[in-house]
Amino acid sequence: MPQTDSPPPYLAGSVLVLVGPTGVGKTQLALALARRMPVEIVNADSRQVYRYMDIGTAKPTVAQRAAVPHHLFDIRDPDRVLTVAEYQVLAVRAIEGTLAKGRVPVLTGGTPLYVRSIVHNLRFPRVVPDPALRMRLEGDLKRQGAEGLFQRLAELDPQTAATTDPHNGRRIIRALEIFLKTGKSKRHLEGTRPPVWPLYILGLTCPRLQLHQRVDARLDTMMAEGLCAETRGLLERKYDLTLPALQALGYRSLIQHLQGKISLSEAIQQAKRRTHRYIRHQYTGFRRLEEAVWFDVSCRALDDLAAQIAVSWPAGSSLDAWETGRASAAGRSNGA
RNA sequence: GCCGAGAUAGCUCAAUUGGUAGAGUAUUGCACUGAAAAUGCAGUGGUUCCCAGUUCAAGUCUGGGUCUCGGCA
Repeated sequence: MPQTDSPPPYLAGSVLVLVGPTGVGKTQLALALARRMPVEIVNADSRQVYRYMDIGTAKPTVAQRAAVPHHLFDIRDPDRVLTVAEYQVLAVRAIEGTLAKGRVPVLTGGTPLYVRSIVHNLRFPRVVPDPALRMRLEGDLKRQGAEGLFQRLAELDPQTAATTDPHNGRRIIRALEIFLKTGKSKRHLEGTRPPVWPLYILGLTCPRLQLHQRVDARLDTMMAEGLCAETRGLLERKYDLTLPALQALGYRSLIQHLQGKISLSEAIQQAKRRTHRYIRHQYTGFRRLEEAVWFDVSCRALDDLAAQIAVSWPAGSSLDAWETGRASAAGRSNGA
């Protein structure tokens, strides 16, 4: 990954996209930026969109969200699944709204696909998931295995089959779903488009071992802050345990513990391991953002980085009013 | 102290009559467009506790040593 010491020049009306693995300090940097620039934070995290999941998803606190406008946090109950395609619509709306106010949208979050839905402006096949159909195909998958389902896809939609992993049941099911609903190939219903706004993509990184230590310590803190009670609260709401929200890191392991399947220490250990795996997964996702510039947070204070970004944000943009207002305010106080 | 069991990948453990040491997990990477904190694929990693012996060939058999666990004193 290319790393730099200073951000490149900006374009007016840019969206600042802030990516990186969990626990690297994205939220912290976004808040530091908010102290220096008129930003509004747009969530790009597939779990922080759900209510009642605050501690375990490391959601910004209520106080933090009161101090800076935040979008797309707590927008769904855990049993109302948010899909990427829905997310994309909401995120575009939030970004447009922020730009219209002359403020800077900061898209920040750890879900690579959500970020890519904006950065690569993905075109999604307009086929709403059909739970009944998926359940039927799941049954077929169990009976005949991935190979059997893949065979079927290869006959119906050979073009999509050619680029689909024959072992990945979930991807095969989605491809079949699209073909069975539309009669068209998934390959032809999707694509990337240039982004709608100028983007400045900033990646935060950190040596792996150090990152692991940070997220391990963070999980211990979460436990001390009541992650177990929060998980119990979700169980008491009687949600279907297969919901994506309840598969979230930490919650998933603690649910197993609360059901008596594993010990508490096993659950914690498992949650930590899974978080490490997730970090790996996030990196492979974010490496697909070729325009990103990466900053190593172990070499550099987040606050300094925020200061540098704020100073170099473009003149001639709608930020001018804010910048000059701030300068004249400083001038007044100096003169007094 | 005596008796028994054991020591193999970072961890937990497999390995037929002696015949190129494997799996899960960890770790690293990759794929993945309406489930993405999901799903799938792959790579790295070994002085088989140590020493000696038997044998064409030892994780495996023999002897000695070290350490661990359990039982008995």
